[in-house]
Amino acid sequence: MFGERGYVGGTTDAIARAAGISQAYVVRTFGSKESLFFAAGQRAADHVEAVFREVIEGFTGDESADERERRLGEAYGALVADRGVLLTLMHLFTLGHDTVFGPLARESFLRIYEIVRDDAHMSPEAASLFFARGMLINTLMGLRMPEVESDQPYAHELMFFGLGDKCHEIMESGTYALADAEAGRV
Amino acid sequence: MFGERGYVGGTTDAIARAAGISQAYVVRTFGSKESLFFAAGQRAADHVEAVFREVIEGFTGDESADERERRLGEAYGALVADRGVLLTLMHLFTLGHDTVFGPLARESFLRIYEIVRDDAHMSPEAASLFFARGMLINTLMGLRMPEVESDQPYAHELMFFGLGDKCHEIMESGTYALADAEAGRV
DNA sequence: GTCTATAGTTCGATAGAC
DNA sequence: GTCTATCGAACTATAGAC
Repeated sequence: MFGERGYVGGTTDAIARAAGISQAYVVRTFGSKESLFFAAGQRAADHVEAVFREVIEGFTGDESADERERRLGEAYGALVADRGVLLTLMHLFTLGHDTVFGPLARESFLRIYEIVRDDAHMSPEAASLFFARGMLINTLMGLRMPEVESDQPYAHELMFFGLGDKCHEIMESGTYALADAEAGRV
Repeated sequence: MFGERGYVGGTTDAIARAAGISQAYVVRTFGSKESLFFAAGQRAADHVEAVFREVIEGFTGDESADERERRLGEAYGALVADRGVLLTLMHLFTLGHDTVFGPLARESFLRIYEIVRDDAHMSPEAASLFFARGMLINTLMGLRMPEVESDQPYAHELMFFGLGDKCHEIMESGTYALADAEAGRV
């Protein structure tokens, strides 16, 4: 829900309805909406971190730089299937001005960047380009570009260069159904 | 204000205070908050489009592909000085699910992409990479990464590869002061 | 652990004066 | 054109029952 509507727009009522519980219980369980979003942001960043660490642990040490980047990119593409993770992070990354979420947002972003730089041993050029592609993918998800892709040649082109030749497979594996079904306004 | 807080978070009251007018007058002038954000999103996209068109009109026709990309990138870097434009667009791009703002968001994004592809004659690879870098810059703005950049070597690295050797000059030319001063919560 | 009911606040929009 | 005042809806959080 936060991935779809952001922090302010993701009401505890909509979250409760999606979870099939009462609004009061959502607040009571997490203490406040702020704590809930903080936990959701942390969880999303932890998930991306874990996925990257798993890929890196699979390295033998004699992969080329291109091969390391390819494998991390493939893992990121797989994350697209769960829209919520990447879109929640994207919303967190717009909260740099916030005294509570700003520090979490910057720490989360830099923590993952450090893993790519230090553990995956990617060069500054390669790492920044890797993150740039990731942010483009996030943006295309937020735009729901995959849904209109068939009508727009350039939309397809962007998805293709973001996700490679598996873009159709990846896109069709994910869905926004939960957020759509439970939210008032589609 | 919308660039800082997004559509839902940017209240008409905060907008009114920043503009030095009454909340009722904001709503009355634009009809509704929805119309106001729609106009703000259109204006931001129009501005980016106009900046790119101006750069392209300056082409003589015998620039290299790298040179065309360099000049467009420089123009985008200059846009960073006015945080509001790029951050408002970034928030618009998270509203793909919305029946009103979703079409506007996709049209705005693709309109600018078409200009880069067709008028600036950039290849699919170069254009998608150019947009990827742009989305990374937007994200770093949203994170307010420039403000902590001096403490974090990797934050500096990201800014540098996003904006080039002019990153300090560009960053210092912009400010979030307006949104900070007028909004309740900093 | 989970609910209903509701208090208290904030927000967008309207009414009406000047 | 612009304001003050205010209404009704939506939202977070709390109280209290089971």
